[in-house]
Parts: sequence; structure tokens; C-alpha cells
Amino acid sequence: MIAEVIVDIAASETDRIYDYLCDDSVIVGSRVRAPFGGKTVAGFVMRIKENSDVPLQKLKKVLPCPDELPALNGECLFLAEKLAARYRVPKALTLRLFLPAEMRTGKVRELTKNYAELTVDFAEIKISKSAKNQLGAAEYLQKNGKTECALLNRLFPGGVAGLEKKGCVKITQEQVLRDPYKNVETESVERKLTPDQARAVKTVETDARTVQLIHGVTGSGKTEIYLTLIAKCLREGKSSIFLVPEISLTPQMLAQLRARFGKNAAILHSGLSAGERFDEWWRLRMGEAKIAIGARSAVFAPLENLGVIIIDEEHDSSYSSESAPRYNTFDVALLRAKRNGCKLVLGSATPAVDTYKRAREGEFSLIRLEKRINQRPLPEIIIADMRREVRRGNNSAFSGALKEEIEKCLSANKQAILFLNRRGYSQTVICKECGYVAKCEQCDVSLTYHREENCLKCHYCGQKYNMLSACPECGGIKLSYAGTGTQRVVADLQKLYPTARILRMDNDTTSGKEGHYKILKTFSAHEADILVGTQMIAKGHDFPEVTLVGILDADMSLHFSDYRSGERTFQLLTQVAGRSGRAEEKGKVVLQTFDPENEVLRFATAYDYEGFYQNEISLRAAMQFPPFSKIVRVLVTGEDDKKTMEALREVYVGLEQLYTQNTEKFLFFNKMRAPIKRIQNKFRYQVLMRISDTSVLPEIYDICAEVRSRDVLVSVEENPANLS
DNA sequence: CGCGCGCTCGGG
DNA sequence: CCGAGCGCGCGA
Repeated sequence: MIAEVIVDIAASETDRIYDYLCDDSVIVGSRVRAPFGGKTVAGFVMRIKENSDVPLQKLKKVLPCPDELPALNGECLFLAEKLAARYRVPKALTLRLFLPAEMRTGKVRELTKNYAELTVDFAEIKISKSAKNQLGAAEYLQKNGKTECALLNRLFPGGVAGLEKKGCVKITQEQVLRDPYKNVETESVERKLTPDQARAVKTVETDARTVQLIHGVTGSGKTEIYLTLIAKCLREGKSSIFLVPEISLTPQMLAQLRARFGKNAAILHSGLSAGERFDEWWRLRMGEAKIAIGARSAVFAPLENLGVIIIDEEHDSSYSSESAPRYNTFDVALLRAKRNGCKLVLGSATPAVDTYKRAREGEFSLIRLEKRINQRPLPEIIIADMRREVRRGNNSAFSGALKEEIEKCLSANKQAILFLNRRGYSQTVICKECGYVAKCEQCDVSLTYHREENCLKCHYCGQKYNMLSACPECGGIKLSYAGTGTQRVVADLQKLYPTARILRMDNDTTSGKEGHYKILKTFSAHEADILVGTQMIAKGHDFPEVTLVGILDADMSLHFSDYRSGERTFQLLTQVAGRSGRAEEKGKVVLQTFDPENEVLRFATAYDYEGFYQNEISLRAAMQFPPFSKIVRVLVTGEDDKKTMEALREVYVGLEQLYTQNTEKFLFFNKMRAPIKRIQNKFRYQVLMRISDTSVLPEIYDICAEVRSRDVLVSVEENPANLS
């Protein structure tokens, strides 16, 4: 027989079917070892056929991999081919998405344990009187049958070995699965649904449309709806995929899922060890676990007979992959949902504008949850006008209103969270004499001062530099620190409130696997009064003692030259505000801004998503921005500036031709240097387009695939999340 | 004349 | 992706 094989080499030149001879142990979806160009590489069997067009003497034989099952099922193969075609990447790359990385690199093997079993009857074994342990082990085996060697050796050291020498026990190796949550208790905690929740579940089940958007304010109980849907699938013998942003896979969340579903749930996230992830994957593949829970990549979970796919916090940017293949989780999920004839449930308190538009127009079903479960009002948001603060001579990071609230909060022995999306001490170091700004040698960005380590860090490549004692340009020693970061906020706060216990949470304090968890645990145990943090404190955490949230610079994400900045600001503010007043105490939010009249901020403070949406969608329509068009960026990067520029020129020539032939389909077309000219020593150029008709998209991909080379990377980004 | 590196080509 | 094959450039 002949196997059609895709070799596991991520290159367009090798991205085609190679025929190999095989026997009938090799079936469609098998992983094989294939002799290829002098050595043996891994491969995927896409199809099996009787004969080949390739002359027989050229055909080599594939060897099967020792997998127990074909690694990939038909659905995986179908999706991999579809995605490869959609994003113009080698099929090897999309096939890899369906396997745990550990399997490919071969670093992790199945964990095996040895078991002993008697081969002859106990009565026939001759054991000398002194060999007590042999006797004990033999008795134990006679009574209990096959037993783990490790246990026998603990009970009767050396006993099994002696018996084995005599030839009366057989030792066998068996695979065992590592269980990352073996210490977590399992208990069924079915909660009674509120009428709103029950209605939502019913709609998801009965509405004919594939995509169901649940728009529910913070605390409206979306999670319980998801869990009910999953539980129902489980009862019907169907499997489910539950996707969450990476950051919200908190230990509390995992414990809750484990408690509810026990071993039926497999959890795939970056905190697991390689071995654990590998085994969780196998449990799904073998049907032992029917629920896959995880971040973006869990959409590729090896499950069959799907009953539901859920994407929580649907608007979250982590659902778009930022490296090739740049897939979009929603697109993959939709393909799978359609193929399995199941529902795709999206949930958010602040849906993406695009998603919400499609729901309002009837393409998706729209389920609204307007009431909070506990009927508690949302926290009151106070706007602090920072222009007035400056006029009054207050140049600190804290407005009068915020200071007042912090004091109230501290004296009531409650907790506060201060949010600032900028880590480090100061954003830049500027020479007051000549205006010199410290910059990274490998990237075209200014360096951030970190006071704790007394160094300058590049937030794009991580490079560290010694702190300057004088300006390298003019020798001046008057250096100023511009742009407050979290470190400085903590330092200033400590000066204002010497007795307050302050914690900081950002990329610099959360190193290590458990970094996040430790800080959150300390804070939630009320071992600190104020938590200062970046973006990462915004999500999912539930601190009942927090009654105050301060948003130090609400404008920060607003003035990015990006069509989505309004949307992102609204989402972020809503999320951060939701951290305040989770228990009995009513919460407060102080939002500091230099632009208090800004409409996005107005809608956010009123918790008015609908108003925000109406405003935003009419702006987008007027400007012809997405979802009324599509922004496409072709990014050309490479270490050699000349070669990179040459590649850009080539791409541009091709795209320009496409543009002139289809002018009516383009709203904008231009080539330029990328806003950040260099990152990690790679020069960056881009062609920026806005298209009104996606029919030109395949050709854009084709042109870029053509120019891509060994030393220049050409990537196509659709509606990119950031344009740096 | 010899080999060293860079490009092109093919791999079943 | 990676190695084989080959062309041209420089040094003895």
C-alpha cells in the first residue's frame, strides 16, 4: 500500500505530498518516521491509496511511530488542510497545532510503572525461611493479584527481585497518566440556575443559529451557564471545549472546574509541566476526558463528537495568534462547530464591536443578561480631571479625590487596587541639558528605568543596561525621569502612607510558575492593603475586601493611533472597575483622565455598553473602519536592512499591481517603515491597506508567500491587534 | 590548480 | 529544512 505523507518540515518547498510504501499497520492520521533526504523525519499520513504515480524504485518505506492510536483523526486532518490553505502556511505547521509540543520533540515519554504478577501458584513456590520479604511479597500477590512494584518494594524490600530471579513472577510495564490535580478534591456542586440563566441555557439549546453570543454584565453568572451546558453534553456522552484567556486560568478557577467535572476535564495551560500536558492531551485523545479547558490552543483539542464550544471573554486579544500560523480562535472554533453540528457560545460583558454587530444583525443569536446575580449595584465611578489637578499644582500621580478615597479605604481596613498599564519606575530617562533619550541598541524604542535593579530595561527584547550616571551625549548629569510606572507609584504611595502594606504585580514581580498565584494569594488573604498592577490585575480575580479601584491613567490606551483604542479602553475600564465591591460593601472607582469629556470614558463610567456601541459603530461607519472594512498589514522584517528593504519593494510592486487593478476594493494603500523601526535587531517595514472587499485577500497572501525567503519574514495580519 | 563558500536543487 | 552538487573567486 501507499501512504501519502506530509513531512514535518516547516518550509514551503517541502509542503507537498510524498508517497511512501507502507503496510496495513499504517492508517490515515498515523504519525510515521519517514526516510527523507538522507535522514529520517517525522511525517503525517494524510491518505492511503493502492498505487502511486512515482516510479516504484524511488519509493521508500515508512516506519510507524509507536503511538497507540492514530495521532490525528479525520477532523484534525481536514482542519489542518483548511487552515494551511487559508493562511498560506506549510501544512506541517498547521498539523503541529493538533499535537502537544512534547510529542513532537520526543522529550516526554509516557510515564510507565512496573507491575508484578505471579506466574505460578503460591503453593508451588519454594522460599527459604530467612527470605521473609519474598514470602510476604508472594503472599500479597497471591491475595491481591497484579501489584505495582514500587508498593511491593516498600512493603517487602527486595522481595519481588528474589521472586523474579526464581522465575515465579512476571514484571510488566504499563503506562500511567500523570495527574496534575490529584490533590484537588472532587465534589459535585450543582447550583440552581436563576431564571435568566435557565433562559440563556434554553436559548443556546433551541436557537437554530450556530453562534450564540451571551452579553452579560460582570457578575451576571455567565460561568454557571457554561458549566451547565458542559454538564448537559457530558450526560449525553458528548464532549466540550471551554476556552478562556490564558490569564484567567487561575488556581481558583481550576479548582472549581475540577470540583465540578473531576477527571472528565482535561486542562491544558502553560503552567503544566511538559509531562502533565502530554498526559492531559492523551486523556482527551483516548476519550477518557471529554472536556478540554484551556487558552487559545485548546481549540485544537483532540476531541470527537463535540456538543459545545465555549469562548469566554470573547473580546480578549489573546484569541488571535501573533505568530505563524496567525489563526483566529473564533474561525477555527466555527469550523469545528459546523462540522460537529454543535453550538459555538461566545460570552462577554463587553463584546468586540464586530461580534456585537453580527449579533444585532441576526447572524448570531444574542442573549442578554442584564441583572447581576446578587442584585448588587455596580461600583460608582468618579472621574478625576487631571488637568485641574495640574493647574492646582498637583504633579503627582494621584488626584485629590483618589487620595481621599485611599485614606477612607485604609482607615476602614479595606483594600484598594491601583491600575496603571506601565511597568518599571519611569518610562524614559531624558537628559535635561540636551534632550538625549536612552534607547535600546537592538530595538527602536526608549528604555524604561527600573529602580529596584537600578538598571534600564527594554520592554520589547528584555535587554538590560546599566543605569547612566551622566548623559552619554553631552556629559550632563541632570537626568529626568519621565512617565510614571508601577514601581514609582509604589514608591510614592509608600511615602504618602508609610504604614500601608503595598504589593506590586506586573511582569517584573511575577517571575516563575507560581509568581502570579503567590501575589494574589497574599493580597486575597488581606496581608496587604494596596495592590498596584498592570493589565494583569484586571481579569477575573475576586477580592471581597476590595472597595476601591483607582485607574491612574485612563487615557493611556485611548490615544493609540489605532481604530480599536476606544473599544479596548472601554473593555479595560469595565473590567478593572469590576474588581471593586465584589462583596457586601459597595465599591468605588476613581478614574483619572486628562480628557474628562471623552465619550468612551463617559459611556464606561455609566456602564453603558449599548451607548458605547452605538457611538462607536457610527464612528466606524463614517470612517470606513472595521467591521465596515478590513485592515490588512503586510509586515516585512529581517536582520539585513538592505535585503529587508528589497523584499519590501518586491512585495510592494506585487501589491501595487493588485491595487491598480482593483482600486475600487481598496480604501487605503501605502507602504512605510513600521512605527517601531527595529525590534530585536530586526528591521521592520510594512504595507498598510484597508480593503472593502475581501476577495483580494487570497492574492495578498499569494504575493507575500512568493517574496518570503530565508532571511526575510513576510507576514500578513488581518485587523492586527497592535500596529507597532 | 585547488578548495571554500554561496546558491540552486531535490527529497518519495 | 538540509545536504549534495556545482560555479566562481582567490591564494600558492
